[in-house]
Amino acid sequence: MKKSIAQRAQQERQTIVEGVHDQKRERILDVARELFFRQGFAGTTMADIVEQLGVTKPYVYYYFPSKNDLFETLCWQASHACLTAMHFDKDDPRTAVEKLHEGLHRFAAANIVHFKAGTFFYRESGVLRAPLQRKLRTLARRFYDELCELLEQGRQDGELDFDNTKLTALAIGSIAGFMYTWYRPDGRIGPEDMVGQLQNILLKIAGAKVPAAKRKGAGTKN
Amino acid sequence: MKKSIAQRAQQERQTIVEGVHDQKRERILDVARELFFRQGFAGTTMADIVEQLGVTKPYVYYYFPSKNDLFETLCWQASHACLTAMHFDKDDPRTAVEKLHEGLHRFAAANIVHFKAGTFFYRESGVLRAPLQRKLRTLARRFYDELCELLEQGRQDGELDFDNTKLTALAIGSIAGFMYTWYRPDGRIGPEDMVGQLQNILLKIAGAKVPAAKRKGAGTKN
DNA sequence: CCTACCGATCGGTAGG
DNA sequence: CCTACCGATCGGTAGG
Repeated sequence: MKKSIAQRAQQERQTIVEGVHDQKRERILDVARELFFRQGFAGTTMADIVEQLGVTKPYVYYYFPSKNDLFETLCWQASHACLTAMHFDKDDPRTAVEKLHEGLHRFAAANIVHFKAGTFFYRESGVLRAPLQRKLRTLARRFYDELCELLEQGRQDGELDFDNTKLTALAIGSIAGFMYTWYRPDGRIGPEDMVGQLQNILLKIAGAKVPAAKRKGAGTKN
Repeated sequence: MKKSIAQRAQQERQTIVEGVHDQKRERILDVARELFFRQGFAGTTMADIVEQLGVTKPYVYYYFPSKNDLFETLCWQASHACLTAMHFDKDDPRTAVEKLHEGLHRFAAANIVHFKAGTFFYRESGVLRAPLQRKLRTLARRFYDELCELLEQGRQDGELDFDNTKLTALAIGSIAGFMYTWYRPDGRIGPEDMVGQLQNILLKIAGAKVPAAKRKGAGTKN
């Protein structure tokens, strides 16, 4: 059944309204992310957020039921992106090291993109309510399980060299997790470059053989 | 001039009083450290602390002028211990790599001992007032400067292998700095063991040649 | 060193 | 009568 012109126009208006709604929601999230990042959850008041936005509190409360939900939304978005980086299809035909290469690249990239909200989970897990905390802990456990599995398989293949598996995985996670203290997008090393450099350091912790082509000055040294 | 018996006794009483004073102060710091670690600065109320201590608020305020001072005392103790680990005398005769070995061991050990308050500086720098923030930033800068110098000298000596110096130093700092999220003293790996394992990972990031004697299964491999 | 409080500021919501 | 808001103020609680 064909839609009438009136119906189409109505639907279009609806889409625009939804777009505006989402835009306003996103702007709130942007401001909140920045403030929570700089001042922490408890150190940021709703008054701070609405002041920065140039709106009133009910404006924000129309889009989010509470300060806590605002924080949890940001936390989930970022942590989900970072912690699913090491996930691969069961029937992915590649070797463990090939998958590790791609996984660590995705992990580094996700942490660069989400470096502000990416560590809310670690820094302020006390703020998160039990359900989200459980979901995130499950996600984190799976991330480390998958990473550990790739590490051990790669070592069996003779492609990796490290001592304690769990500790190696934690060291890899630590570098990404602590990045928020020093990485800035407008710093000396740009985001794209940083992803590659981080990936290399993470691979080094796993004791991966660095491809000759990727070595600095390879072939021209002495 | 000899002290009278009365003077000696007075001095002794004074010493005991000071000892008790310090003990009470330490107990407050212990409880506060634990709570700040678990709940963050703003998430911890003075009521939480006094309840845990079984005292009243004025009791704590007799020993510390403010909640902020309590936090800053803990922060300074821990960060100072961790960030001076890479300091050596100007006329220390050892090679850069020898110093790096010891420095990273000290750094790992300090971070293990102070793992609770060691990251207050990074996690909640917004809480610290300007003077302490400056002192700590200076300390951190010197730590990284000294670390970078050792790294570059070691590389020149042909003993180390890494790409970007600053990023390598930051990666080393990151592992220690993020440790608080996963290290627990009663975990599978004990404190002494953990220091050695951490040190090895940090040396690996710097691209140090691992002494054959330290390699797992060295000499018996194949 | 406690009981009893204070000025201020918090997250969240009322009516229109 | 709906939505998307505003000015004003709520009940509770923070540090001191």
